Amino acid sequence: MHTRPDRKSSAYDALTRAVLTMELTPGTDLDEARLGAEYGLSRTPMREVLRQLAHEGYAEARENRGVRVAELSTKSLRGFFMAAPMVYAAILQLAALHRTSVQLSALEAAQETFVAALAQGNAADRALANTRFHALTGEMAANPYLMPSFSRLLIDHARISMTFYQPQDSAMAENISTASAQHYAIIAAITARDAQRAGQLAHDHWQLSRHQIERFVMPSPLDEPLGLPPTAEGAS
Amino acid sequence: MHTRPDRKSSAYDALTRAVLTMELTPGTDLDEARLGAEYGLSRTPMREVLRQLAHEGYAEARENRGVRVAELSTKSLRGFFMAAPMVYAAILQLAALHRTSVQLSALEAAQETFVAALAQGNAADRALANTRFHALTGEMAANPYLMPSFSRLLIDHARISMTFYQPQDSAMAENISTASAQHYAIIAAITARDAQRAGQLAHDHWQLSRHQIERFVMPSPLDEPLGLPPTAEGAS
DNA sequence: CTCGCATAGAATGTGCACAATGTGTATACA
DNA sequence: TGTATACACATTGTGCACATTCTATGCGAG
Repeated sequence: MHTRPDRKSSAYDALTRAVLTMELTPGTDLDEARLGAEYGLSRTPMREVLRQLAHEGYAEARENRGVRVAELSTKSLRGFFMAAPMVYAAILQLAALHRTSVQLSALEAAQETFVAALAQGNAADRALANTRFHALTGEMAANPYLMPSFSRLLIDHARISMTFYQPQDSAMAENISTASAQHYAIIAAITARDAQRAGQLAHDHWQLSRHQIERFVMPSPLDEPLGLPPTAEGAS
Repeated sequence: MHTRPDRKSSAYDALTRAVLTMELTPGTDLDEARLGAEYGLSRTPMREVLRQLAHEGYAEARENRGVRVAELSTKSLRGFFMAAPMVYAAILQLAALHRTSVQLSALEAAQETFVAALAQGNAADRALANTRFHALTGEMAANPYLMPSFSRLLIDHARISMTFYQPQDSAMAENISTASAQHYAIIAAITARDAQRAGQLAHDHWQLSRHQIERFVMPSPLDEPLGLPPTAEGAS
């Protein structure tokens, strides 16, 4: 049996990756014909991929006006902060209840990848590995009613992280190391089928991420005045 | 400006209606060519509609094997009961916070339709009107991260209701009348922007629906023995 | 100079034909 | 008689051409 190209999947993978890492910035037009040519498939299947991306929250489709990468506005950020802690806690609790040992192995492997990305990867690799880790907890939860919201949250969580975690400072490095430690704790709780602890860890993990984001959205104000040219005081 | 046919929308509406009312039973095959011919559009746009239904939870798509109406198994029921109360409460709280007066008018109109369906409609009309009422609260909540899960819950809530509410007894009539009263209370809470009360009402409304479903899943056992032919006791 | 309208270009939407895949049945063999 | 295999049919996947809709540019009127 030959490994068929499966160009649709590779197009899907490449585009989702590019969206998650903000390589494709919000609002970017996704042209059917151009992308179809790029990935070696005709407009019809390319169209289907783009529609799927739109349904899953990677992109937005407008009638007769094509598909573009989903926006990431301040308004949607507010909704994100409201929904995320609730859904994350629910998913991790269900993951602890429903996980299989096979899924557990996959989660441990994903954590290894994440740790490797922390050691030597760039921001994009870290974000992707982290997203994969949490996506696996979503699979464990195996709840088709929560999954679509969880997936959307993961998409924008990755994108928000890529936006705000770019600068490299020591506080961030420490936070990321804490996040990795929390991942191990999450694995332990899920292994023990301890739903309550998993929920608590979801809360902690979210708080860490939230504070990290808030620090970059609202940095500590500068003490020194900016080096602006002196204004003619009193004169208009 | 002429009212163009917009056959895609009408196909979408007809199919979603049929799924919600269980006119199309879970597992039914949705043939691209047949449905395309039925609604007067060719396979390509029909395909797009079916894919959309699959993404939204009305149906399930299998590679190279077409789309069929989403299953409604005991396993998925369990997930439904876990996710619904949490998401419903969240949606109604957000609806109270974010609603506009225009949306409020639409909600009141939907409740009038629901009351009318109670008075003279059949079970399908009631379920559809009820679904529309709650869908409008979802629009009010205006949270793109919770919306996809909420929509899926509404789909299967309607389908479960259609499954279990078929028999007509006085207890059910009373329950439905209570549900309608709760709708009015929900409107009042949303009007007052009282998020906490809206959350409480979501809880109550869910409990009512849950008990209604449980009563039909696990009816009170029969007191009288069945009229079976007498067995030859002692003999093999 | 601004605004409105017409027109040309580009992109999406649709229809149809062909290719690839999955399924069911009939037949041959054990 | 049971099973495996090959073939025929049905259905989905893909490519391409045409229709429709949007957008941008330029022209003319106010």
